[in-house]
Amino acid sequence: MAATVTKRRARTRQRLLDAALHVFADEGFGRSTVEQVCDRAGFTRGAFYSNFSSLDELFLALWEERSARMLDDVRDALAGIDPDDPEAAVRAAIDATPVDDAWYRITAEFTAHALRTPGLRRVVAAREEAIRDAILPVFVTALGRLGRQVTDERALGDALVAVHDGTAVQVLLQPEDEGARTRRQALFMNVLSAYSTPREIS
Amino acid sequence: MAATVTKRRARTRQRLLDAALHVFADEGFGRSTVEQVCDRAGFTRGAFYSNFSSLDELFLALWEERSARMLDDVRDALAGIDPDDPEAAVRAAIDATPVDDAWYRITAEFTAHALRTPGLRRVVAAREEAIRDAILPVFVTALGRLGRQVTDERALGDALVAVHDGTAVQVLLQPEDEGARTRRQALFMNVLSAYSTPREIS
DNA sequence: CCGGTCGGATACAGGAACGTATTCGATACA
DNA sequence: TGTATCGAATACGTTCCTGTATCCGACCGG
Repeated sequence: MAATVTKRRARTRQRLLDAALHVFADEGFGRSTVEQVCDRAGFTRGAFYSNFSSLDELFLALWEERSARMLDDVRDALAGIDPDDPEAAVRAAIDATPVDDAWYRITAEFTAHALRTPGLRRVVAAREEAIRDAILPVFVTALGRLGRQVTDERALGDALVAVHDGTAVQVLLQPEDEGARTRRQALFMNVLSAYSTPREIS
Repeated sequence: MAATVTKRRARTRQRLLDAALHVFADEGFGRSTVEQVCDRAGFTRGAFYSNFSSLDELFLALWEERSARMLDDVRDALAGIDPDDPEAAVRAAIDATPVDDAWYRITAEFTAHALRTPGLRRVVAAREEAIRDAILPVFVTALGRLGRQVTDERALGDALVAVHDGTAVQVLLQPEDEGARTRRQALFMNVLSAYSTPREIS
């Protein structure tokens, strides 16, 4: 049964990925070594090279897996939102994309890495679009329930993502300053209202 | 004359910093080595260790120097703005902080690095505040000339920085898409109007 | 119960980068 | 011009990491 064999492979592969997440977060991707990842995962380098051909490959695999999972989480969180309470819905949607320190570090480095690797740039861009498209409809319908019409969906989507990314850094840089989070919330609200208009009753 | 001696030191120090900028941009800070920097600068490792004690130290020095210079450039650009044409002033102010590929990569990595190094976190946060404080008055006065009053300056400052950072990534990720730049501009405008109100004539 | 295959462990050699201790040349000053 | 000093070059030993080639055990099908 080939599936069982694959199952074993998949498990060590997964453990390597999980270990890498922490190593990259702690040391930075650039400063991480194959050995560190293996030590943390409880494997030898032999196992590593039997699963990946290089750290770069693992890095890509890790980023794709985690960002896809995060996208799913966001989708789930958004799906569970009560659209009859639009105010709360918006608030919940904003909270759905948490500001995670370790993950931010990894994506920041990966984005930088992608910007100097043409092939990867498109991968990142595509995932960013996917996130935008997943988030957008929730806000559009929530705003709709509030009697507001989104004027330019694409623009709103980009704006939300940009605001999320930009404010995340600020929040992380000043963990003691609770005001940063508040201003973040406010900025989201302002953008939402700036990109929508009260719908005239037909 | 001690100054002459210092002058020599300063020159090689500067050449090392310049070389490091390119190496870091090309390879990423994490993947860069002392040797690469020295090769590019035309020095040996001996010269390096006579000027810096580690790559980390150079990285910090480089970032401080360049970000301070960038801050000065922004100040200069803003100083040359004609406040009698507020619309153009705002536009010019937005353009004053250019979206530079190589520099973005370096700051992204440095920020990530700073987030895992407590001492550096404050340094980055402080510089970010300085940038905010330098930019803010220009927008406030420009809005003033347009008859608008800024409601919460701190919030506006943070929002502008966040929008700048967040949209910069998008612009860099999609260099072919001219729309990204346009939406960036629009988002700035929207934020400016969201954080200010028409001033009633007293 | 037995051979075959798959996957992780082991072992090896090579190379890359580090940091230091020392040398050598150039520059400043008397 | 001679000399002291400063700064970059050289040379060294060491550590760490890489990647591959091989081995061994476990699980599979028959």
